[in-house]
Amino acid sequence: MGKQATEMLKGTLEGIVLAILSGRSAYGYEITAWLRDQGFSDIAEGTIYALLVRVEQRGLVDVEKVPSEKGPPRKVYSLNAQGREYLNEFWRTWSFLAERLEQLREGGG
Amino acid sequence: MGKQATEMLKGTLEGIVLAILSGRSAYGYEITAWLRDQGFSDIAEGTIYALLVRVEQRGLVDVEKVPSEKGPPRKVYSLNAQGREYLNEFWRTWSFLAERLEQLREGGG
DNA sequence: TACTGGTACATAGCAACACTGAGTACCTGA
DNA sequence: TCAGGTACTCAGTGTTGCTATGTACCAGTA
Repeated sequence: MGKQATEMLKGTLEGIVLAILSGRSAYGYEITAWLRDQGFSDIAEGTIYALLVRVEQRGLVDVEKVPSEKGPPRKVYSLNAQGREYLNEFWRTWSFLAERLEQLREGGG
Repeated sequence: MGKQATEMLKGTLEGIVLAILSGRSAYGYEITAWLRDQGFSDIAEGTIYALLVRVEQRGLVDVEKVPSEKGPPRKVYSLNAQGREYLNEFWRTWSFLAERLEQLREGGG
């Protein structure tokens, strides 16, 4: 992934994280590791933590502190009702964008 | 399109405009009008002009000033070789992102 | 004991980008 | 003369992801 990805991730990364949380609860370190596993090799740890703070402040997720066997306590996030609504809106916006881009790619402009 | 679109467009809008230019030459006002026609209702004129200045400075497009019958002269942009290369890279990054998101949407996380 | 390394989170400063809002300039038609 | 469509420009703002650094907990090992 190159420099273009950095800008393209803006706005999208938030949706990605919320989509992950829609399937199961997770904590920051876990999400970062999962993303890297999926090929998002350049995603910085700090980015995910900052993102999680933002979505928490907006009331899209619930948080629970859970002790870990291997280090400091984990902050486990789960998507709440408001977050699900926001995620639906995200998918609508994404679909719109993806459709337009697919048309552009096929039509060549 | 809501507020989420603003952030999601970052990085993507550039690819969209370059994709348009890969099919045919165009000028700013025309591109803005076309995008609005395609449903990108909130895209500000200033945004497109600023974007065009950026891609020009990076050497991705060639510019030609053409007189208009209806107003000030048009700055007609066309994609050059370097721009095509950059656009290919854009499509690769986009494909990567789109695949991951499609998986997430289906899998639910 | 001291040190390394994995786990887990936090944050200040930076760069890039889209938006807002205002402005300039050309031309036509009422 | 003035409104309105065409066409481009630019300063200032907010959001976002990245960089770099720091804190803290724990296990294994030399």
